[in-house]
Amino acid sequence: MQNIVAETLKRSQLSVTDSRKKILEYFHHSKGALAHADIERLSGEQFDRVTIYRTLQTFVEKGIIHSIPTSDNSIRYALCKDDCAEGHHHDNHIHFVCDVCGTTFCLDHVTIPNVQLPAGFKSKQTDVIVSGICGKCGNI
Amino acid sequence: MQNIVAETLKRSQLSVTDSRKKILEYFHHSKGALAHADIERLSGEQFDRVTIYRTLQTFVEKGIIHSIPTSDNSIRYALCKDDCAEGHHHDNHIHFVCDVCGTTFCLDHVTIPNVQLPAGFKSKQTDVIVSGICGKCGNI
DNA sequence: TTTTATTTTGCAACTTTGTTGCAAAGTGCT
DNA sequence: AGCACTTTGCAACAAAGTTGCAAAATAAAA
Ligand SMILES: [Mn+2]
Ligand SMILES: [Mn+2]
Ligand SMILES: [Zn+2]
Ligand SMILES: [Zn+2]
Repeated sequence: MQNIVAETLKRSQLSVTDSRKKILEYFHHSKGALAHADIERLSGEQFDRVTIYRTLQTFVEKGIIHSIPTSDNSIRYALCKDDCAEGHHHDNHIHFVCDVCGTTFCLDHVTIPNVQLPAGFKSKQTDVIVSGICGKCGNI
Repeated sequence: MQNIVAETLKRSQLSVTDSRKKILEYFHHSKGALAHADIERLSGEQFDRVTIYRTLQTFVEKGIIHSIPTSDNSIRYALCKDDCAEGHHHDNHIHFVCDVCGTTFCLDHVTIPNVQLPAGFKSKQTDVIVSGICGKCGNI
């Protein structure tokens, strides 16, 4: 795990620092997406709030994580797949937010539906956020 | 216009006040969705910031406007259709954000695609936000 | 390994955004 | 007009995010 994390950073031409390693590990260990507040909670007093902001921003720019829009106006982040690179994301998947446990999942194997836009409108990106009950919470 | 605005408020059992009338008019006059900041700008020093927050919240609760999640983490609001009521929204339409002019449109006549979720997942709501170039900005 | 150059971090100070309690003003009703 | 009730504006606060800069850490060079 230490290895894959350090290698990801190097591949993105980022210096390998404690905060970056730790924050990236949080993403690898987490089932769902993480918000700034989650990381702050997970890391305790270990890093400054500002460092977390800057690290997340850097990771997004480098194509290591992507941000997920949610209806409650709190940005969450999740790991990108390998085909994302600096300044160029290819995260063509939908997101599912569980109303019960609050987890945000990236559903990589669900194809994004093709929406029919009015004449003259050109689509560049389609974000789909489905909310409901996830697999675990439904089986309780 | 004054009439339709006042009647909407009365139908929702809201007292008709200057701020509510004015803010509701902004929505009727606007092509796209409005954020809190837009209304603050439009109204100048006319109302307190807090009043705008509370008015938007009340309008959402009463089913007069609905909120639209955006990827830049700024909530925008747009008028609901007639079938929304207190505590119960029926805004089954997709949203389009123009990358050029920034306008957020409600596309009422585009049907929401049915996404195929993994086994065990149950969908309650589907938000679709398409971004790209709108009709006007494409024809320049 | 030590030195040097570059990058990153933490701190402080600040801005922006959103919330809450409460008295004053406004609205609806008789 | 008078009264009950709701809404507004203000102030004070809390939370979220940004910026500049010196100190610390990392990477590259010697
Ligand atoms: Mn994702
Ligand atoms: Mn809409
Ligand atoms: Zn769940
Ligand atoms: Zn446009």
